[in-house]
Amino acid sequence: MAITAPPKVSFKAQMLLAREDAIIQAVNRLLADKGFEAMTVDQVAADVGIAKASLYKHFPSKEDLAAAAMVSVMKRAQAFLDTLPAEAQAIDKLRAVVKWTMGLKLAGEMPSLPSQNSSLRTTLMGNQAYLGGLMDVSLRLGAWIEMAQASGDLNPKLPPIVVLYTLYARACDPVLEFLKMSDLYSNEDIIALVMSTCFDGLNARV
Amino acid sequence: MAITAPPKVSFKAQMLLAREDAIIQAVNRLLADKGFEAMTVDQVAADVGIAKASLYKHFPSKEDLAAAAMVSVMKRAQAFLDTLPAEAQAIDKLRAVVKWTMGLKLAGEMPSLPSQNSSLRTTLMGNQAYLGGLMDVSLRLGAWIEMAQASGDLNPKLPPIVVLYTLYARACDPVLEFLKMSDLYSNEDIIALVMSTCFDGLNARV
DNA sequence: GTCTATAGGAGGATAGAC
DNA sequence: GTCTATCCTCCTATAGAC
Repeated sequence: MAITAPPKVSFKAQMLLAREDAIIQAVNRLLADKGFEAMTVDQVAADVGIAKASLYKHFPSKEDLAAAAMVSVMKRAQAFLDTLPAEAQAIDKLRAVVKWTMGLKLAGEMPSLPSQNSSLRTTLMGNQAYLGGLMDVSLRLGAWIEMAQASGDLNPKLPPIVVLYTLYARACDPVLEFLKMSDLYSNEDIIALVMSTCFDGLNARV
Repeated sequence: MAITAPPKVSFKAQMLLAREDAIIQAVNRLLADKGFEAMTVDQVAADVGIAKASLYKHFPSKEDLAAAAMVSVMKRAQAFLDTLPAEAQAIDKLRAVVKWTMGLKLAGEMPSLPSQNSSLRTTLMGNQAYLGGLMDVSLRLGAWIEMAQASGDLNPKLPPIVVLYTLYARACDPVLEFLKMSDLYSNEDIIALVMSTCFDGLNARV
């Protein structure tokens, strides 16, 4: 391909991408709402407004549907990381990411996957787009974690991997759902409370 | 029943109870290993070593099987609470409970339920034994939480319900599994690390 | 690429003999 | 109460016309 055609994106191709985007959004909603196993392909098709067989022309399996949704949120996360000012303190960037993640979950836009091994894990572990995104995000967060530890903001005794996992876990923290169900607090209150328990801990600070 | 027969427990009845206990243990293991939706009744039957139809003579549905397992762990939790010395500090009792819970999870004995609404939630919400146990545990933990806040151990600004949910959430914390999978730490190390992030938080303490 | 219709199979639950 | 054999529903995935 020494000479390539101009990158013309035909109207048809745009429609295709738009449809795939609609599919991914529907999958994302359903995954956030019911989880992978309870989500059925029929529901996805009905939600998008196309026939189930048409879905399988776009994605070869239910697992690939979910994987596409995961790639999508990973891209959103990367885009969010890009918006954070480079000159900001590492700890502030980390806090912003966690807040953003919890906001996504409270808004019903954070897909929830089975934590146990399953067919989905296999598909996900073979998805380069997902793995690449996850790796990129982890490396950037990891660097900020070490910077925040060096500057005395984060506890330097905690292995960075533990901090990273603890931050990731806020994306599927049942405390968020329970507090939301209790109807005692607004979403902002819930985020503030969980931010406090996460970063400050449960113990009193002297 | 003014005059009751002596509480003789026949041999047959003991065998029955023993079998039901074996069923519950198998369910417990499978729930901890794969979760409710991925657990199949056939696996339970195979694990116990009886026919599936026999299972349904003991428990009317898959949901009731899981509910029985939940009642069982709730009873274990109540029994553990009973072992804590009454004169101990509230904060120490809370810490002991969380450690015990995480040990159970790392040992593969903590059943994991779908966090989303499902048929299981409905069954569980109609199970008086489960609800009663949950209420009892919550009240006892709630009292300790308020005591620990009053004595300056726990952050008094956190609503007790938030503390309670945060402690409960350690029973299904994915950080435990991830750290275990990473094979970097022993179970004791993992518990110590998560205890630290839970009670001390991620921030450095001055 | 979209549809209708259906194959194929997994899994929860039950019938009926013993 | 335990078994074998079976029912029946739901769901993933595909065939084949247009």
